[in-house]
Amino acid sequence: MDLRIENGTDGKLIISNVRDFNLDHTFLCGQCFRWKKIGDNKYRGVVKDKILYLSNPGGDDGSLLVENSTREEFEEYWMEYFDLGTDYGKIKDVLSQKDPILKEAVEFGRGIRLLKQDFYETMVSFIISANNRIPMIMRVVEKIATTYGKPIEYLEDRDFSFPEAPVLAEADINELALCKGGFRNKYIIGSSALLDELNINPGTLRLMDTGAARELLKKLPGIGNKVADCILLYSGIKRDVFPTDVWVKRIMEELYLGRGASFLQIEDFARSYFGKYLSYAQQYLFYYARENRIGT
DNA sequence: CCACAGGACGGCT
DNA sequence: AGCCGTCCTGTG
Repeated sequence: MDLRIENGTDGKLIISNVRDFNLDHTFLCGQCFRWKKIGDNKYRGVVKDKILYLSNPGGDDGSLLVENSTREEFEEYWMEYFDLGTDYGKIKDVLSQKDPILKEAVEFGRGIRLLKQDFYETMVSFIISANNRIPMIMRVVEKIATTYGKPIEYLEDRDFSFPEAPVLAEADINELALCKGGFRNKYIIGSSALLDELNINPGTLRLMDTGAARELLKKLPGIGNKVADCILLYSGIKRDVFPTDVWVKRIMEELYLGRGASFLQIEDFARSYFGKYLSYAQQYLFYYARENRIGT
């Protein structure tokens, strides 16, 4: 993708030649919790210490308008965050050729991009996701940020960054409970406290093979197979995982394996059938199954 | 009031 | 190894 980055007259950046980027599908497909729609093809997100505004008035292919980033920062950080170096056209082609329903799922979720998000925020978010629904996860993450994060601002807009691990590691469990994480509060505190001790960070995880990285994350309380895979995938550390929640299980049973398939069977099948695009297939299937309530 | 949704964990076999 | 009750919160 030959992206061109220019400064617009109104202080926004204009990124041209962007392909396969649908803001709705990317931000609503369940991978992130702090992006909100503020207009047609327009979103506001809180990432690290910034409030970023993104729009693509022309749709999935065309120009991206970015507010509150310099050109240098876009090249250094946001290119990677939005995975703009990956050719999703190729991925969609390969997966579409596998079978007709996958083709339909890929078409349904066209323009999804797998974001490479902050590791710690992703870890906490997906600990919260256990036995929980997306609107609730968003509410709890938001509440944790307003309670424990630092104030950030852009013009008249104000918000809060997500706190760093030592802050939540030291949090009082009764105070954290006000953020409505329920039985997961002790996991948030416990996992935050163990990161240093077990030397768990994106650098160490990236160097390990995927299976070992997953097992290491599972040493943290509140993290099982599914949450570990989500953390590895959505923080951009691994792309050969297949997070299997109820929706993915349902659609895999419906499409390929029949009722009663075990999680291990699903993972084995997915690895051999989807090959190198395993994680992308998971995202298209999850979004398709959930939005269409497949299997319910 | 009750039923239900949604993964990790621990106790059981 | 696999099965299953329990954990919290919000919604219908």
